[in-house]
Amino acid sequence: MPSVPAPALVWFRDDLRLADNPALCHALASGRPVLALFVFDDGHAGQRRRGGAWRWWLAQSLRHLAAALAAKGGRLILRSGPAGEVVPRVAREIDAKLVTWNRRYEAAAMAVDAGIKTALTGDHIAAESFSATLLREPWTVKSQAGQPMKVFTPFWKAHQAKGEPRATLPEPAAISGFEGPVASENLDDWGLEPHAPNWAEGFAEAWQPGEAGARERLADFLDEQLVAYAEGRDRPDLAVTSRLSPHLRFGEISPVQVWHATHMAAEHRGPQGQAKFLSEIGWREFSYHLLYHQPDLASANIQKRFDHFPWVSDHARLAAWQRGLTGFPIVDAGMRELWRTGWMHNRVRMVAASFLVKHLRVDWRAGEAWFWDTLVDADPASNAASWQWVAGCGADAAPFFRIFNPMTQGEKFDPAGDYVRRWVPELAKLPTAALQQPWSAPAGVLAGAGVTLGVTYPKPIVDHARAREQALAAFAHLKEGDAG
DNA sequence: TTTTGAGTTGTTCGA
DNA sequence: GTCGAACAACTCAAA
Repeated sequence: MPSVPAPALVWFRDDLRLADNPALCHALASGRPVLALFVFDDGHAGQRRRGGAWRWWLAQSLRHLAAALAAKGGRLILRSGPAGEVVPRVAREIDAKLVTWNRRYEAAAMAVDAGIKTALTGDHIAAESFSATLLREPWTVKSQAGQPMKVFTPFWKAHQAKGEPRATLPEPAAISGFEGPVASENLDDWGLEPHAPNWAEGFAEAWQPGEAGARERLADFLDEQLVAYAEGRDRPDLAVTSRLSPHLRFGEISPVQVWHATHMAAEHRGPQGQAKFLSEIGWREFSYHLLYHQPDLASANIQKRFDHFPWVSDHARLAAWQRGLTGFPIVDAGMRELWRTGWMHNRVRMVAASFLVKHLRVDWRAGEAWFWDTLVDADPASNAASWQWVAGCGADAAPFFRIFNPMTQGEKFDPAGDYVRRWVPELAKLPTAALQQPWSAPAGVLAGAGVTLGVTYPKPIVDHARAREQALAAFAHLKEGDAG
C-alpha cells in the first residue's frame, strides 16, 4: 500500500502568485502534497489595520489565486484570526511536516512570523521562509562603513553593483494537492467589498487584479510604453506609467520578474526607458530598506527636528483636500482620481501631497493615512517613505523651500488639460489657458463655460503666494527653534 | 580622521 | 519670453 507523505502548508501573504514563488516551489519540491493557506489577520498582533482599497483588491486577488491553484490541482483555504494561532493550528490539523512562506518586512509582521517559526519548530514541523517580494533583502545593502544607506543614489548604485537579481522560478506545471479534510471560511463572509455605497465601482473598470492581469499589464507596458517612459512618466494626461504598483503590492508579480522582463524587452527594443523605469523599482527597494531599518517609518519623522513643526490642525482643510474640493484643479483632479480608481499618477501624488503639507500645513501623517486607506497600492514602505520625502522630513528629502506651484505643475504636465477635464468635469468647458487657475479667468470666460466659483466649483481655499510665504516662515522658525 | 563632492521630481525674481 | 542665480545649509558616503 503506497503511503502519501505528510503534507506541506504554504502560507500566502503579500505574494498572491504561482510563478516565481519560492515558498510554493520549495513546498512542491519537497514531494509532499501541498495545501495553500491565506489568513485574514488584519489588525492583529500590533499590525497596522489595512485600508478599504486594500480590502477590495485582496478579495479580487484571492479569487484569482484560488482559481489558479485549483486549475493546477491545488487548493486554497481561508481562515481568519491571529496568524500566530491560526497557522500552527492549521498545520497541526492537517499533520503538516513543512510550512513555507515568503518574507515580509514590517516589524510587527516579522515578529509574528518569528513566533510562528519558533512554535512550529517546537512541534517538530519544519518552517522555512524565502525572499520573494524584493530584488534583494533589505539588510544586504550597506555602505562601505557597514551602515544602512540614507541616500537613494548611492543605495541604488550599491544595490546594482551586487549584480543581477536571482533567476525567476517557473510557474509550477501541476500541483499535487492535499486531499484530506480541512475547513475553509467563505471569502464573502469577510466583508471585504463595499456595498452601500459601492465606492469601488470605478475600481473594477480601472483594474484587473490577479496574477494574469499583472502579467498582461507588464507585457503591455514593456511593449507599448517603456520606450516613452523616461519622457512621458510625468504626464498624467498620458498613459505611460506601468500601473504595476498594486500588482507589486499584492505580489501578483515580483520585482524579480519585472527586472528580467525589462532587460529582455530592452534587448529587443533598445534601452530607452529601461534605467529610468528600473530606478523606480529601485525606489521601492530603497523604501523597504528604510522601513526595515526604521520600523516606525509611517509615524515618526526621520529628521527629528520636524517633531516641533507647527502643523495646522484643521479638519475642514483636510476634508476639502480628501474630497478634491480645494479649488486647485490639478490637486482636485488627483484626489478624485484616487477616490474613483484607488490610484493616482505619481506626478500628481507629489503635487497633491505637497499641497496638503505645505499649502495647508497639515501633518503629513494625515495624508499618509488617507492614502493608506484609499490607494490600492497602499504600501507600508513606499507610502510612508514618499510622504516623508515630500514633507521634507524624510531620508534624502526634497529641500523645504521646494514648494510646488499647483498652477505651474498643471500647465507643465497636463498641457492640454485633458487630465483635469477628465476628473473635474465641471471645469471641462474652460479654455485651457484658464483651466489650471479658474479664479484668474475673466468673468465672461467663466460664465461661458458654465462655471460659477463658489457654486459649481470651489474658490481656492488658500492663496498660493500667501500659503507659500507661511510655509517658508514655518520652516524658518523650525530651524531657529532647532538652533536655540 | 578629514576632506570632498553630491544629493529624484522646483519656484521665483530680476536682468 | 528667456535665462541664470538664489533659495540654506546639511548630511551622507566614499576617498
